[in-house]
Amino acid sequence: MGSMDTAGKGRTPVTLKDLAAELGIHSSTVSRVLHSTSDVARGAASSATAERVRKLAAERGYSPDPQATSLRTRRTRAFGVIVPRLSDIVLATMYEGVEEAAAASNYSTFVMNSHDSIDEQRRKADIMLARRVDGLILGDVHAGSTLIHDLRARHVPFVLMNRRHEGFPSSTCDDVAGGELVADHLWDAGHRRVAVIAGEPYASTAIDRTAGFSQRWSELGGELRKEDVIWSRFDTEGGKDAAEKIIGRPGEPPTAVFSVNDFAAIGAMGTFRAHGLTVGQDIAIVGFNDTSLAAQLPIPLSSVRSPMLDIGRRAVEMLHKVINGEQVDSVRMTPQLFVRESSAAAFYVLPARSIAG
Amino acid sequence: MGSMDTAGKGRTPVTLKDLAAELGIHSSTVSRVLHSTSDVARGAASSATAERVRKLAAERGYSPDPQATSLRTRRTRAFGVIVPRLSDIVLATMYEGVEEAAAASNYSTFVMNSHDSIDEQRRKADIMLARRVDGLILGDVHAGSTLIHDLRARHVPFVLMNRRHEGFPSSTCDDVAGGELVADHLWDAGHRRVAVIAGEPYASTAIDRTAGFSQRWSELGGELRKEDVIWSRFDTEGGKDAAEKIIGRPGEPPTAVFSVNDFAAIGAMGTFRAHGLTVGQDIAIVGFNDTSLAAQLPIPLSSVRSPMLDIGRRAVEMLHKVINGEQVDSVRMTPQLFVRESSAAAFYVLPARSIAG
DNA sequence: GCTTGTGGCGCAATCGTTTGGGTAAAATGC
DNA sequence: GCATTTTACCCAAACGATTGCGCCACAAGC
Repeated sequence: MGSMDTAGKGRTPVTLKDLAAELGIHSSTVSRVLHSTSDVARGAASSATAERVRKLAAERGYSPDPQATSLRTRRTRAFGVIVPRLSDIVLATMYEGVEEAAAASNYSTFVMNSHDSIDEQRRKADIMLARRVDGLILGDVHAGSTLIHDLRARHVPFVLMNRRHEGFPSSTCDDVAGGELVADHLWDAGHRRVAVIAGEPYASTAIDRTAGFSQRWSELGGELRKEDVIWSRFDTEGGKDAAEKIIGRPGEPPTAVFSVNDFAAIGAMGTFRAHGLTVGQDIAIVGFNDTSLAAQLPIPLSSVRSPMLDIGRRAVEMLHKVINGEQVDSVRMTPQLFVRESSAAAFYVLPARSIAG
Repeated sequence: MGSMDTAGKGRTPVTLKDLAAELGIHSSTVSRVLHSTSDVARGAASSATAERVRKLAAERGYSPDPQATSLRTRRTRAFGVIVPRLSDIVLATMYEGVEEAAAASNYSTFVMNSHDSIDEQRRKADIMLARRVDGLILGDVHAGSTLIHDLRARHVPFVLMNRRHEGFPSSTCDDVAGGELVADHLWDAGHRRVAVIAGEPYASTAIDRTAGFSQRWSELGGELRKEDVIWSRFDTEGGKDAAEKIIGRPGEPPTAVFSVNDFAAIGAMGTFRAHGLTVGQDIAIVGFNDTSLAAQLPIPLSSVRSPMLDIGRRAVEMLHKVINGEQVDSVRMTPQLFVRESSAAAFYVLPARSIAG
């Protein structure tokens, strides 16, 4: 906290050699004292010397030059993080978890946006590797990615976050389970005609959530045709477009819609309303991620909460292990459904169940 | 793009010395050829040699070790960026502009969240300076900040972004003008009883938007009492709480509300609706920033658009100048009001104007 | 009294670049 | 043909930290 006051007003930071000169000992001794945990420091210097060193270092506000350290040790204590876009609150939140966990272990992070473009992913990865980061966290892996195979071939330590990929360690939400939660909920509420706003087909999040929903829906006895699944972008615009398609097609409109992303859900809500449908009344809708917005919307949005901060924190933990050469398993965190006004009402009265109102 | 293929499968990157050895020349010559722009390179090597060097460097996928370079040159080609939180879409978007502009000039950026805490701001700044960044971009400066004075005393190059502070260069939206736009709009629509959800009192964005609104409102002949201005958090929760206060107090409720932040506006919309008010009908509301959500909400939200990407880009430009010792002036970018359903209707019919419907 | 240990430290190489100062040879000037 | 400049390089010293090795002094063991 107070380190700024003591860091010295001069522009040139104090070095090991400065400390050594002032103490009349060699810089290597200073290094050993400061660098090693106290048990290793034994043998390097007498406890009296060690004390003097530590005292002066604190006084002068010494902090080792990371560039010099990296040059010597070949490790930068920095991770690279690549996400589709930080303006997507989901990724931004995961990144907060990453930053927090990295900082806790004295690592720094570079983060870059790939805009979900294959070329940019590769370019940004190159930039980060040119910076000699110790490892990468990829939050934007595509289903058919070749990049991750290349990285593995080059022995670059990395883990996946947010989206998973068979054969690579990842920290994600259990998206299949999330989809299942929604299927159960909508089925129980009496819905039988549903549609899915499925997201981008190259993202495992979209694929898994949709698959979980559709599989469980079949198990429950429901029918979900190919044309009931609309692949779309993850933002409000994408949800709007998808909703237009759902409304615009021939036949009875669905009574419920599952959107694999809150923002797409919000876009869809706008469209439905524009078509005279009251969300939560004429049509139910459920989102995913339980963004802080969902509960606060004019019509509160039902949503599946994924533990975004934990996903980020866990990714860092895993990357540390990968760097240490340990075997790591992918982790899928359990989601939780929050039912709100947008899908709370029972809709479609079934003869067998005879739900009133 | 293809650099990854050529970067060599080996784990140890190729160095200047490697190239020099293979070419039978000295590494300093290689450095000069590769490092200097072609005009400076003249004098360092014959054009034939230069050609051979460049060709081999490309073949071997040489990329200079940034740590070694930094150690020698004392510059890291990295900026530190501190924001309240990246999960705030406004700051995340500005950061996208920062990253883009920094990358264009071959700089990298570290970004950290301060959660708008004074202690964390200082701590994060310390971490970044320990990393020896070439400069800082602060997106979270508080009105009475002492940190920025300390930084200046230490001759740390930095600029402000998003929020401004007298006496320091900043890249912001012209928030005063933004507030004025809203005042004009609401006055013209016939509103006379209004309230402001003002945001955090330590943020210049909040202060300026509120001041611009309130000043113009007086000029127009309106009355805005102290209790009509509710200071609050910038998120949906904050907007919700503020709206509760507005509704809950004695006397006639306002017919229009200006929220200095879209998310707070969304929270307020929820509250109003919960109290049986139809936004856009019974009560008008205008937000700020024109987040991508605003236009897509079930009831599209009027909002003042601020050029967030440009603010970020410009901050980088300014920081470059500061580092070069040039004099830089603060820049305030012009905002633009987008009127949508949430405030489109004329409300309060004035005798003098006789607005119908 | 001699070896053997060991605590406490110094020496110097090293990481990969950059850069001021050389120095031969070639080119130019007159 | 000789002095001078230019070309095209090389040398070596940094930058700041880490780390294997070595050395000296003192203590302990026998």
